[in-house]
This record gives sequence, C-alpha cells and structure tokens, in this order.
Amino acid sequence: MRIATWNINGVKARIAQLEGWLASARPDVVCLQEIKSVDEGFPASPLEALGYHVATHGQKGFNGVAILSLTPLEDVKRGLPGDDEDVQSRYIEALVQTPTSMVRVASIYLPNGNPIGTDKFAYKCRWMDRLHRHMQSLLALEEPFVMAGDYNIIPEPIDAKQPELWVEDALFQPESRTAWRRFLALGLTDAIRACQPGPGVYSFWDYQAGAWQKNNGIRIDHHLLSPQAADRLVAADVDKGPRGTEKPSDHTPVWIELDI
DNA sequence: ATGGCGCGTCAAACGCGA
Repeated sequence: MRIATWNINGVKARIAQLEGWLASARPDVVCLQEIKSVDEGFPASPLEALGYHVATHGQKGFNGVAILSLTPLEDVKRGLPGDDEDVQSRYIEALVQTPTSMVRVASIYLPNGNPIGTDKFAYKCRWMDRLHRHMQSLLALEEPFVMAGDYNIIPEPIDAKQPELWVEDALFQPESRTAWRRFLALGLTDAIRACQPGPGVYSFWDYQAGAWQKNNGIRIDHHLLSPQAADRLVAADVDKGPRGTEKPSDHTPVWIELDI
C-alpha cells in the first residue's frame, strides 16, 4: 500500500495537476494539505471519477486538509484534540481497511509559526504539544498508523540545502526541532530518514529566487509511523515530478510503501 | 540585506505562506 502526502497550495488552482498525478502515480492513499477550500467547494467529483473516496476538513481561504483513498474511509475524525477554541482546519484522520489488515492515516498541516516571537509561533508550539499528546493516545491503541503531512519542521541541517538560511525561521527553531525529537522519542519512525538517511532529500522549494532550479530545497513534509506501521515499511521517496510542471505547488508529493 | 512568487480574498491591495 502506497501512502502519499502533498501540500497542493490550493486544490482548485491545482486540480489539473492533482488529477494527472493521481492517474499516473495511483497511490492508494493521499494526504492533502492547504486545500484552501470549504468542504462544499472541494472538487471531489473528478477525484471520485478516478476511483478515490474523499474526506475533507476545510475552511474558507486558508489551511484545510483532506484524505483520498482507493478503498472507503472509515471512522473519520476532524480536528486535532486538545483545544476547543482552535478554529483552524489542520487535522483529519481516517481508518483505511485492506483485505487483510488496516492502517489509521492522518493528514496534518502543522502551523508555519513565522515570524518567531509572535503569537503565531506560540500557536505552533501549542499545536506541536497537542499533536504529541494525540500521538501518545494513538500509540496506546498499538495499531499501525501513519501521521503524514506538512509538519513545517526542518528536522536537521541535512534537511536543507542551505541550513544557515533558516536559523531565524520558525521551521528550524530549537523549539520546533525539539518537538520533532519528542515525536521520535515516542517510538515513531521518520520513513524518509529510515529509507534514505543521506542529505539532499527535499519536499519544498520556494517559488522565489529560482529555488527549484538551484535545488535550494528543504524537507518539511513527513510520514511518522507507529511501530506497527514501521514494521511494514518497505520504501519511501519523494516524487519530484509535480514540482517541475507548469503552475506547480511549491511542495511535491512524498510517499511511503507499506507491506500491507 | 532585501525581494524575487503564488493563492485566495465580495475585487484591489493585502494576508499568508516558508
């Protein structure tokens, strides 16, 4: 089973690329972020025509996440637990059944947090803490689960072409990197790191300053796997194809293959 | 050092992203 994550930066602006990529890559499950659409406005029909079931958690204008799956999605939950006041749509999870097994999949859009020293960064820190607590509760189920999405965290210097450019950025702050290590300390596996331990694996290239042409990228889109999922991990990679198309998202899909 | 781009927004600059 192949599970991909892709921040598409606007589902309506990217629907043609999304359709084309689904038709060729045919991932079993896709976690989308930054759909920038309310649920009623999400273009589900062309995706359903390609065989995908659709679950969305959108909002007007900003943020918004979704899960697409070739098999029906069950037990869909919207919103990250831990703060009833949080109105931003950044979390959706669902159960994906296979003939012989199951996996719980979450699509997350962790707050950017820039600029540092503001309430935006404080919100990011609170959100990371809520995510940590939710991971703990999911781990207690002792199930295979995959927490995939745009974490807005550069875990280590090898995850940036030019790490020195990011030292003042929320994505590379000590608080963000510490939160990442706390996720790992729970026993979760960073799938790309496990399969491709070297430098130079990126998932985002800025639109500006020819970042794509210079391969001035960062790795911020991740799959974290529970031990029961990590046991089944057979491959993980970045699909750089969509980033090189006309009118691309600034992120490109990252995928994992599980033997289930 | 800064901005350089792109999306969505009751429609023209602006918020936001990373």
